[in-house]
Amino acid sequence: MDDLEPAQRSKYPRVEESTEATDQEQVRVSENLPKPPEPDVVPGNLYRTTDLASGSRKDKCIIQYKRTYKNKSKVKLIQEETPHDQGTDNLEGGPSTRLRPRKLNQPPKDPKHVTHKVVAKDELKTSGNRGKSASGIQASAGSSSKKAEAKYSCEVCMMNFGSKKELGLHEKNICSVKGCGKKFASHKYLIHHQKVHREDRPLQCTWEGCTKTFKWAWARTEHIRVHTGDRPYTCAETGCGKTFRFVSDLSRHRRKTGHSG
Amino acid sequence: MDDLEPAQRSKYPRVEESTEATDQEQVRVSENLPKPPEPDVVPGNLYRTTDLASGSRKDKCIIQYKRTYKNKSKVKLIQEETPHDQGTDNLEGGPSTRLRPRKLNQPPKDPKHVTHKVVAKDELKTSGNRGKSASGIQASAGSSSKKAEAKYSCEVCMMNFGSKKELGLHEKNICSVKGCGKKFASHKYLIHHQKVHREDRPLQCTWEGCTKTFKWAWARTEHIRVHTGDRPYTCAETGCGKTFRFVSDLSRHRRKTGHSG
DNA sequence: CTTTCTCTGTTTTGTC
DNA sequence: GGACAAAACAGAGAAA
DNA sequence: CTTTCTCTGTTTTGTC
DNA sequence: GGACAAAACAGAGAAA
Ligand SMILES: [Zn+2]
Ligand SMILES: [Zn+2]
Ligand SMILES: [Zn+2]
Ligand SMILES: [Zn+2]
Ligand SMILES: [Zn+2]
Ligand SMILES: [Zn+2]
Ligand SMILES: [Zn+2]
Ligand SMILES: [Zn+2]
Ligand SMILES: [Zn+2]
Ligand SMILES: [Zn+2]
Ligand SMILES: [Zn+2]
Ligand SMILES: [Zn+2]
Ligand SMILES: [Zn+2]
Ligand SMILES: [Zn+2]
Ligand SMILES: [Zn+2]
Ligand SMILES: [Zn+2]
Repeated sequence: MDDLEPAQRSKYPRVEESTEATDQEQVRVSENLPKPPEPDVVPGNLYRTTDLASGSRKDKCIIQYKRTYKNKSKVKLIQEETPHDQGTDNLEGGPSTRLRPRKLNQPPKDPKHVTHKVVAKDELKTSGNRGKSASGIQASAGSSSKKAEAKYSCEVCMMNFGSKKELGLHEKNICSVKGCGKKFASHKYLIHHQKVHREDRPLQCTWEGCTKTFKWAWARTEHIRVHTGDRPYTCAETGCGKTFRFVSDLSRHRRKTGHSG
Repeated sequence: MDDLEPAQRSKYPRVEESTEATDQEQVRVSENLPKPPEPDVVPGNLYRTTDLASGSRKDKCIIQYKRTYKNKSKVKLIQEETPHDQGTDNLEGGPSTRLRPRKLNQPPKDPKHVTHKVVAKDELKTSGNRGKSASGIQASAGSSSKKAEAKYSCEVCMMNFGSKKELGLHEKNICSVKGCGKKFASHKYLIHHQKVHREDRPLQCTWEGCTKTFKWAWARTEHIRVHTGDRPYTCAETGCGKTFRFVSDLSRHRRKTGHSG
């Protein structure tokens, strides 16, 4: 009843506010946590490396190198320097037209030095991989079928899709919702299945005072029996006569006992 | 504390025991429930039917007819009689070697009469469809990969399957667990995905006194922040600086606001 | 609608 | 450039 | 392990 | 024999 209490929706109690920890300090929760691998190098330092093929050793340090990604940002640049090229700042003179890498939520850690082919600066300007596309089964972008950009349409059910890949999955009876990717035996059910991705639960329990709602008619049909106490399923095995409220429980009984199979 | 109370695990209160209802009476729960369609015929009675093609009317009644199924029981026989053939009991002289239909949990309702081709009794003896197989994507039988009947093996990951169809799905990166049927972009992840079908949760929260367990390392990583209060994600947009405890919330913030996209 | 938090398929990172 | 495993991400989505 | 109950992909049923 | 929608089934699986 104290209206000065700040809104607190968390279902967990919080640890005491640490009076010492600064923003920069990493809070280590427990010694049991798997520690991140300690980077044996930091950018700008020198490192002795071994070439895996020849076995010869070299002194090197961080230098820029290319990395290919699957996403629309095709080239990642990470600062490296050769010990004999420290005067040259490889951030200047960079290609201003290159695609930027995907925005990261956390800054990348310092990479450990490994034997790697050094990429010439002019080679960095020509970043290829423009043709690469996402490799996931489920939709990665533009999965909205109600947007104005409904460019791809299924001839069978007239559903619209934002990309050719999504329509292709749909035509193979695969749900293109991100994280779903289920394949079905019929196109009709693929449409019906979409209700699992909608939030509405249009069916209601008809029992007085019960507010339960459902997406599937059968779920409601069986739920109502918890109110009535009905046990409509009886094992047909002679001498058994066990009764069940839910069809699945009779099915399991028959499967486990071999009754009236 | 009354030890005469019977064990009651239901989470719902039961309706009062009906003193009138017999075993035969169907308990009708509510008037709002969709009533089953009233059968306008009962077996043995006469019915006036209209042939859909010719429009001519005939008096008929229930007679045996064939029905094809997808499952191992290929032919279903339902009692019908012609009005001029009532003396002949079509249960006698039936083919004793025919496959029985799948055992049903509930007796079938009386079928409504429709215009249907009458099947001769001798035709009933020759029930075909021996070659039909299950059409589902997900496993229908023998999905046990730890049984002795591990006949089909994936050459890539050495997983075993009970049927050729299951192995075929697996080789197309489709999970063959019944009700799953998900298709993935890599074979490696298909193996990793199987943990969602196992009941063990091998990862534990390391916080003193917390008993939460996890299947996925990342879920534990983010969960621990509810104890520490850590909010490691900060929007990089100039002047915004909003912080988040979970990476998904920063991602959504960037998607909705366009910040540092 | 909101915020808090979990699950999981794919992408990115670290290392060789 | 490759491979691979671990970490992180980016949604979907449940709960309040 | 058990029992209770919900969700959902496929099969069966009812009807034309 | 077909088609189609509604009902039912047969698991998986969450919860206690
Ligand atoms: Zn170096
Ligand atoms: Zn379609
Ligand atoms: Zn789906
Ligand atoms: Zn339906
Ligand atoms: Zn109810
Ligand atoms: Zn029994
Ligand atoms: Zn008839
Ligand atoms: Zn395999
Ligand atoms: Zn699966
Ligand atoms: Zn993993
Ligand atoms: Zn915890
Ligand atoms: Zn922001
Ligand atoms: Zn390389
Ligand atoms: Zn919700
Ligand atoms: Zn027919
Ligand atoms: Zn459980």
